[in-house]
Amino acid sequence: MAWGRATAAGTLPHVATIERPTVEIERPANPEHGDLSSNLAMKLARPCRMAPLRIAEALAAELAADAGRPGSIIGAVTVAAPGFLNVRLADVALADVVGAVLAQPAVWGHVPAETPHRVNVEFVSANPTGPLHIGNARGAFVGDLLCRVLEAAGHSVTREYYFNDFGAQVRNLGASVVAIRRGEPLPEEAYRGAYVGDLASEIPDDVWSAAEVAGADPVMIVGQWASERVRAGIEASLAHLGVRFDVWKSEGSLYRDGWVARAVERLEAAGALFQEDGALWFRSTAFGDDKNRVVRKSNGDWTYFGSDIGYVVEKFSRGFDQLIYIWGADHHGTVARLRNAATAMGYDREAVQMILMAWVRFIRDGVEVSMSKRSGEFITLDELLAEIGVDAARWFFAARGHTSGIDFDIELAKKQSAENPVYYVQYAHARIASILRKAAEAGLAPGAAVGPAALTGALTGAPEAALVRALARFPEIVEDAAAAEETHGITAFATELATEFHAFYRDARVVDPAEPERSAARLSIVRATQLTLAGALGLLGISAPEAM
RNA sequence: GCGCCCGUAGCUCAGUGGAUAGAGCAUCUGACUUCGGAUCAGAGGGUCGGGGGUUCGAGUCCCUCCGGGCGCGCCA
Repeated sequence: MAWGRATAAGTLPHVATIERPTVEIERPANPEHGDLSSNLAMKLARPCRMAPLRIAEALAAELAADAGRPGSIIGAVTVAAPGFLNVRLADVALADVVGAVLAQPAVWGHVPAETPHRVNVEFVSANPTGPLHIGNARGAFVGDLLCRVLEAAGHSVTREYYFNDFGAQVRNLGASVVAIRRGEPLPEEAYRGAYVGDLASEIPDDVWSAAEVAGADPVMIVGQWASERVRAGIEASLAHLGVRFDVWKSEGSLYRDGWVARAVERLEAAGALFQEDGALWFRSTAFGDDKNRVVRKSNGDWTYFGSDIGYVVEKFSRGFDQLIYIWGADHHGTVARLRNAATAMGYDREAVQMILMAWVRFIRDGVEVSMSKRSGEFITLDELLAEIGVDAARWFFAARGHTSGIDFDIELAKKQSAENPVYYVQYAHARIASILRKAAEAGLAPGAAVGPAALTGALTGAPEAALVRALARFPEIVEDAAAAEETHGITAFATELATEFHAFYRDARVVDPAEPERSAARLSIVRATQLTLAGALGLLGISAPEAM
């Protein structure tokens, strides 16, 4: 706007549309540079053939005129070398933020999406052949955190768990359980964890008698029972983490319900399939893959890839417009083929997205802990959570990007969980709760009796302004997190806000019966801070305690 | 060999092409007898793996080399 007026007024030369840079506004790292800043003048220097500093001054003059008008959110405008345009927000704008938080706490931090999506997020998806172990932890947390952020950003999200309920692994589990039940030696490929013995002793009578009927397939019957039993255990473990799935999808159902056949039809119609050596192949190289991929083996069995393409069709048939897969780094070889198949079937390639997580190496006493279900040497997720706690574990994974490998030293994590920054944030929340209780005893309360004028007055003091400036960033933090599909921005924000609050607490007496008006204003700000902390913690699935 | 990811403070990690590269932990020095000291104030600690390039500006983009992880089955 200011740019347009400056051009119209002749202070800036006209710039051809094609040369116009996009207007970028960002939040400066250094608070002395104001609340918002723009590099527009530097971008305009070349097309305008003017020194960036002079352009910035022209734009600043126009913005300063705005600042004079009543109700303007612009407080002050300054120019800094080599041509930054810095804007400080007016107190009124900050008071509005506090008012908005207090008026509608439930929606604070929820930002409407420009185009809301129906998103399917599939994660964990460990086969139910044993309890979840700590190697599954990252996927569970990263997936759930992503879902929470997407929901806050206005999208509708379905959490989905995909599991194999037939085939070799289930037979294997069945064979292991049957062997123990019968007191026979374990087969070569058996699962050997203690849970297998537990399963053997828990087989219900009706299942066991069905398995022993002449001509029955005891391994499959017991395997399917055991697999469902294990799956239910996994569901319970995830519930302890605060992760709840909307859909549990069995791989077998994709065949029974014809989804794989439909996928093959689509690929056939697109001319993307061919026969060779008795197998059915997808021509993935036509889409840039380095080799073609088998869909159905020469022995007639479908590959995992076959299941995967059927699943894509099934998911889109439910009306999703975005599919997100949370996979381990070892799956990156399968990304291209699945996206290629989706493209070939006529879906938008960009709507099929994989998030690959780097590996977590678990270390105990300097030695990497093996994670083999076959050998039974693994640490379960339940055991880990019992040691370090859900809040600390959630924070640990939320605060890190998923692209970096992590060495997770179990002893160190136990020791450090006591120093986890999550407690710093929770402490700030609890401390505010305590202040509000004290205020209530003194007959003081936030909000109600305080008009915008009182708030504005309070904000002219430095401690209030700094705190409100900090909490006002929350919606933009959520927006950024959703766009980046990362949550460490939220942990960083929560830590900064807690720091800002502790500084405020040091400098500003909140509960002071001698000054009821100022107390009420400060209580409003403190209450808004508490709601913001609770909102940020809630986004991470972490509790916000009233007392610690 | 080819492909993807990673390399930032002693440690664990942030850092959508912008201003003096940040935070927590660890280390060191301090703090008001009033609202919770799980707090606060301050200090030390960096050739952003090396080298080129792109531009007003590079930890960020491009090339290359070094180091690490992971993949390259009609396995699951």
